[in-house]
Amino acid sequence: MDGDTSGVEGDNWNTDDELEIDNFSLSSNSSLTLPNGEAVACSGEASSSAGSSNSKLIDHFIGMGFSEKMVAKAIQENGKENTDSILETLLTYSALESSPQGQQHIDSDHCSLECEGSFLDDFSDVDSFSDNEEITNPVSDEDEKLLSLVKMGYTRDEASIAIERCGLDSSLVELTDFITAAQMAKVADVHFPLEDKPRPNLSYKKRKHFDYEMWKRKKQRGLEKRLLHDDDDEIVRLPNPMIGFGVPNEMCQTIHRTLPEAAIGPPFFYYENVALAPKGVWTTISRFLYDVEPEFVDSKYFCAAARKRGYVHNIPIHDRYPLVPLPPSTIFEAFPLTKKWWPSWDPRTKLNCLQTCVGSAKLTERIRKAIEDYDGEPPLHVQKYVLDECRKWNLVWVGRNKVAPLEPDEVEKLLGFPTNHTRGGGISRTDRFKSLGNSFQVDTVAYHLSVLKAMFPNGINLLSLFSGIGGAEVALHRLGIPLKNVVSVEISEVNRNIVRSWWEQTNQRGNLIDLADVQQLNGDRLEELMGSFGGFDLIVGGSPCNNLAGSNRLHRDGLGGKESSLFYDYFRILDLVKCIMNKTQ
DNA sequence: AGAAAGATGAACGGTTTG
DNA sequence: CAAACCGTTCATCTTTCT
Repeated sequence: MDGDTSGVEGDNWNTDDELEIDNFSLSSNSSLTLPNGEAVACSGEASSSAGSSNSKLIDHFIGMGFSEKMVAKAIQENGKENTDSILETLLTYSALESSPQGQQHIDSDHCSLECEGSFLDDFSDVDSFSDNEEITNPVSDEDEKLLSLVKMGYTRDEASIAIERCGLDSSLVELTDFITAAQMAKVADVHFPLEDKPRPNLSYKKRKHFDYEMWKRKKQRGLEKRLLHDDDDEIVRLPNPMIGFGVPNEMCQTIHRTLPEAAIGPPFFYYENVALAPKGVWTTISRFLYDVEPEFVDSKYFCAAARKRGYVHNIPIHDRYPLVPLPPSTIFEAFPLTKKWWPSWDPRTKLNCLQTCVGSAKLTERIRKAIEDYDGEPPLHVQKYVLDECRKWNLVWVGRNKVAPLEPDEVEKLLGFPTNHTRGGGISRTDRFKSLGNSFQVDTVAYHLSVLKAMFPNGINLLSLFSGIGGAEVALHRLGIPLKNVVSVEISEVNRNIVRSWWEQTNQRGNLIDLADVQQLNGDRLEELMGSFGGFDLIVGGSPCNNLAGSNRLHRDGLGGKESSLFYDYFRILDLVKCIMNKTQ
């Protein structure tokens, strides 16, 4: 993993690499220009030409390193709404452009030909774009190199590590070589961390690596699977019933699965997000996470509330066992007092997904008014109104004609947390609902993690990203798996306090390190942390679902969304840890 | 008292799936 | 067609600070 470029991928990589490095060094004194000749200084603010509501979108993709013309074409073909398919289209364009033989392949086996030929004539400006790409205003020698690398799309961390390792007087070619080698040599199937939109500097060159990889996979999959017909590539299908590889007391269990080579640990990883994400999201997530097939599970098979989630992990799936005591499995078991008031025409036995907001008092009052005139048996249209509202807001019956939202401690119970886990410490009721609504269902996660107990009798070192209120930590603790060193990264101070408080109250023997921002967690810091206790055994994370969740009416923007794009940081960090751990072995 | 910060409530569709 | 969905934003009320 030193300066050697010999990639495991074979000729394509070498050729591509050299080509790019050559391009770069040749062009390293010009300035970055767009096809229209406009010079671009640093980040994001490219192209102000479009002027419409599209311009922000266009800027977004230009910031990712695509040419303006390509972006315009992709938007035209996909419509400006579907950013995911725009991205896919752009990736396809770039993949085609990056490999000479790509065109033929796509021609021969790509099913959707509607755009073929319409974009092949765009490559000239792509070339001019990438050829002219460069850096302006270097400062000191080290800064200059750092800046150059960052502009090429590498992270600051990657850049500084490379400078540190190769020495200050190494050439840019050597430095890029080092970084690419570090990332490629390890596993054939690993592609570059795609920094996505929060970092608008991702260069076209670097993107080409990534795209080519993406295209290759796509092609492979396409050959295997789809002889059917249509457009969208392998869309991940949700299982029905949603029991993943198996849940307790259910007949059909998957006994065995074969993980892709690149996915096999160490470390173990466990990623979570909402199952009902926009189309294509889980395909992307799975592709990034080493092509591991997601496990979709509804927590209604574990507790009295639904929670449809997808989990991508490389943890063995045999010999799982549930947490004891088993949580109540119906509303009546969970809240016996409701039985007395539950009308016969409300057929619910399970609650719907526990979300971040709860029904208001005014709503429960409207419902009371709507049914109090009828003696226990309202007309059907009133029943429907009440039931719809009850299902939407997860209301339960707490008195005659009286419904109410759950209390925070009741939500804690349903989700498998200790009572009052989120209470106190200056945390408001609203914030409790919010934190709980964003959390894991502990019994579900614990079931998946249970097989680790036998494998780590002395405990584990855990990296917990987007920890929230510590669902993973609580699950492991309840499984009786000792927590040796826990690095917990969570942006919300309130949540960090909750985890810290839980940590102290449960008399943990281990060491809890909490950090605020995943984006600040770089290679240096990771090496430092891992060096002190010898690497992580497990990396857990449920990245923000804000832009994926169905309840979001305003910004359901997919994985490219403001918060949900932090998924790429999960991948980045996971990949870094894998890299570091392979290196030190 | 008045400003500032915090908490609460209500209105706000659309995508995806069976 | 029904049913479900780890949500956002703004107005208003409440509490705290000066």
